[in-house]
Amino acid sequence: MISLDLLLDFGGKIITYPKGTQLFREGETALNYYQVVSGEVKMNNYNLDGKEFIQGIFASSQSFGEPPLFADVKYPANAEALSDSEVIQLHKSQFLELLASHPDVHLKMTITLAKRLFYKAIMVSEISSQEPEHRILRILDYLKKHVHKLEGPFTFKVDLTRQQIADLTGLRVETVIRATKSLEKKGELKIKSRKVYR
Amino acid sequence: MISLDLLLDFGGKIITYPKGTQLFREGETALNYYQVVSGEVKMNNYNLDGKEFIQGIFASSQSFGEPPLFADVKYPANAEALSDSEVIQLHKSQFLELLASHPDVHLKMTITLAKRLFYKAIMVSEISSQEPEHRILRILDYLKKHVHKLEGPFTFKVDLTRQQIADLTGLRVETVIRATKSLEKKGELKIKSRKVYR
DNA sequence: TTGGGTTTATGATTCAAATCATAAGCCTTC
DNA sequence: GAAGGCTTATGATTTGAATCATAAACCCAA
Repeated sequence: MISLDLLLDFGGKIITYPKGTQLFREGETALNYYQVVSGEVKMNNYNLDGKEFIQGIFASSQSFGEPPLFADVKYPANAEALSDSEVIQLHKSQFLELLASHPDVHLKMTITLAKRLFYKAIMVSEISSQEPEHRILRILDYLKKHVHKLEGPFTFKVDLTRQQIADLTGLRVETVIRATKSLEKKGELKIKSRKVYR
Repeated sequence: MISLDLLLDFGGKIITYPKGTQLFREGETALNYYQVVSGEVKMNNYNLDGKEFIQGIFASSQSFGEPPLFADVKYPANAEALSDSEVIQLHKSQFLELLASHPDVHLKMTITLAKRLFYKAIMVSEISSQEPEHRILRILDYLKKHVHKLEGPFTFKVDLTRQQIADLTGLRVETVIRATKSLEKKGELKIKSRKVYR
């Protein structure tokens, strides 16, 4: 997260994207740094048979899609506004200038990437493990601890549909529904008026 | 990759690890920057039923295990020497000093993390896709293009056992054996004296 | 060169998640 | 407030990778 003032100083523009708009697509060249001002943006892939995989969901003050700015690769996924969203975007060249002239911001950026890598490392090993209930608990625990910074049992109200949980874990809706019920029975999570608490 | 001279200047030490040695374990606090001088190191997880998942394999001049140095989290995986290996390691504090005083090195580091993130994003979506043959092709293509920088059909001799491919993709050996044979039949890869070429 | 360990190979069987089908609850919005 | 679209729910069936079993090929090391 980079301060809005600084981004505006370097030529950042705030743009509004209605719900459902695509900000960029898998395979495109990265031209901008993006940071959410309001609303929510998801990054996702669709595989051959149309099944969605959600790489991440980004809310206020979070940045996304930076790796290709550094790594000289194409976008590995699409970005789409989950709700009407304001996003500040800054041209790659100006973004790199900003980092060069503000080492502290650069370090913060590196930390952000490192955290994301940590999350992906967990997810990739967990998803490979094949156990639906584990996959679900892991992602919920990650969101609870690292995104929402919550402690204590059932303090985290999961604001995701079963379908979104499925797309984050690579499972199917029905499997998520059955697994969450089973997990509730085991006391691992609570379900109150259809919402999952962890 | 940071130059050896620079690492030594900042107090880096070259340490030899015999094949099979663990450099660090999942859950431990990160204390050092690591870079392979010679040999090979893998990072891996073992899940509950003992199945291995290989996060990555790092060879000469590649660094590994940096994210926790930045992100203030525990290691998400173990590191183990695949062959007798020399590794240069540098204390976290000195590593951070090095980056602070050498912005170009810091940028290179950021690029490394960004590339790894790109790889993980591909793998996590691909692994979630469930199709063994796709998983295998994707990881081979990644290794071919981004690690070994090779072009043209069947120029990449895969120096991995079927078991290692299985551990990288989250599949089982038998499945990898059957899938590679099927892929050979389809002309997607070649098998010469048990070695896979892509 | 022999013997033990790893790697590749292949068939038979099991099993759990995907798929298919159907429906009820709920939540916009027109 | 009715209609239609999401979301959750649940049962029946299919399917393909995991598992189990066994063996051949290869590779070292003693």
